[in-house]
Amino acid sequence: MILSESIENYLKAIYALRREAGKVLTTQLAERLEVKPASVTGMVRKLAQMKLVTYKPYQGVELTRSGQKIALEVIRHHRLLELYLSEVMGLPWDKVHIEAEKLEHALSEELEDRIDELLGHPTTDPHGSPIPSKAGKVSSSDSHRLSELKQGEKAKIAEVNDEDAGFLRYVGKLGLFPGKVIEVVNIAPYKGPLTLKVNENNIVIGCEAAEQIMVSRN
Amino acid sequence: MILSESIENYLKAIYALRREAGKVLTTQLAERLEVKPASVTGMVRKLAQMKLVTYKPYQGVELTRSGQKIALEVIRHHRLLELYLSEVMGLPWDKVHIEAEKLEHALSEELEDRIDELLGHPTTDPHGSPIPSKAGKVSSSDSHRLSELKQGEKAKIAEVNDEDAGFLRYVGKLGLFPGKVIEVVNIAPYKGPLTLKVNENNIVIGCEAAEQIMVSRN
DNA sequence: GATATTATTTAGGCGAGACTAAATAATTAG
DNA sequence: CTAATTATTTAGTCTCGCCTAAATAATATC
Repeated sequence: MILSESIENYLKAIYALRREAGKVLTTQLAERLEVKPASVTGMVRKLAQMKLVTYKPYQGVELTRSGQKIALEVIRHHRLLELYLSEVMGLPWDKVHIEAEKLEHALSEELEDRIDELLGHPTTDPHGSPIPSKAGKVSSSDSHRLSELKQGEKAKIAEVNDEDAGFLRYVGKLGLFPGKVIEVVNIAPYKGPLTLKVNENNIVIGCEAAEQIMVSRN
Repeated sequence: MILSESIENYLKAIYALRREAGKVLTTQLAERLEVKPASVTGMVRKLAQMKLVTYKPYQGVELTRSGQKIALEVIRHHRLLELYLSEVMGLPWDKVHIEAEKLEHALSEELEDRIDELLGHPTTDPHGSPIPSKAGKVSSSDSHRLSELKQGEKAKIAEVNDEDAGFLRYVGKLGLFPGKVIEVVNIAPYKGPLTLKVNENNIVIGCEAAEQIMVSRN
């Protein structure tokens, strides 16, 4: 299974888009990978030939079983690294994503196992995303967007979008880490900001930000 | 300073060959990089154009000041990683080289600094090779090959060639780690094996192996 | 239902970094 | 000193993964 970094990134992106948007279309994939759509067409045809995806022109891409397996392996690498960098090496949580993005492709199976062991076989990364098991199982929690909660509801922060370091610094400053329990004190109308109680303090957060935070209603 | 992995490897190899052989010739470089000589010619011309090496056809390659600076940065990455993998992550010393070889190119400055700090600003890697300072200084010890010692001499193991994992397992099993003090009990004639006293035990080691081990006479 | 817009694919190219085969330069042997 | 050998370079290709420009398919608008 000697796959290029580029291929690994395509598979990872396809997996993520599938979860986020249901369908995986050329243009979205191109945008996420910061590549032109024409390039995506080419690569996707190649992946299809390698039996890693199924692909019908104009219809979208879908991972095959083996494609998904590889995607999950890469994601496992990524999230284990994130957690290791954060927990063991003390990197701030807004920086681990970008570091892991580079290291994940260079991580051997052996080192992966060692990290897993040193961390005590963890199940979520520092942003609350589940770490796929070695066998490719992903624990799915039934979480919702924070923006969907109603006034007065309490919930636990489950997961924070980790792709924007600035956003992570922001929500970190507000104390909104995975595991924290929050209460919706107020929701301003017309897609207005939410007032939340966290750590006995009230904080205000825009609804766009609230869409990037997943919570579970316990 | 956005250099390809390939370029970093060329610079590292040129640096190493320069130390080992004095001159850096196309064919040797090709052999070390596991590439054909014709490919080396092409890349070396490119490096010369980038002012990272000076290059006169048929004469050999030499690192410029900036080329050497980069080579030392890569080597610093490599050796810090080796030590980290060995000391902190508990990887056996015959495996750290190959892991570091992949990770070194993906290591950020920030993570490099963190590793350096966590290790307490170390000066040598697990095989005894000096770790270049951030500024590009390499501490050079006046060490000799173990094979050059005379009967009865005592010396301290300074450095062991780390490129062959099997060799490392072998000398590790014999207890010949950097820092260990040894005494030459006997040298068999005609390039015969050496008998050494290590840890109060006598061991026997071939002269080829003894050439791969550097010692300092205290 | 025709047209404008948007999404996708095709065609042709480019730079990196390798390769092979052939040419040339340097070195060694007779 | 000349011939044979070895080292190096040149010339031309290849694959990978991207690009642009143009063509085509799908979708939305009137």
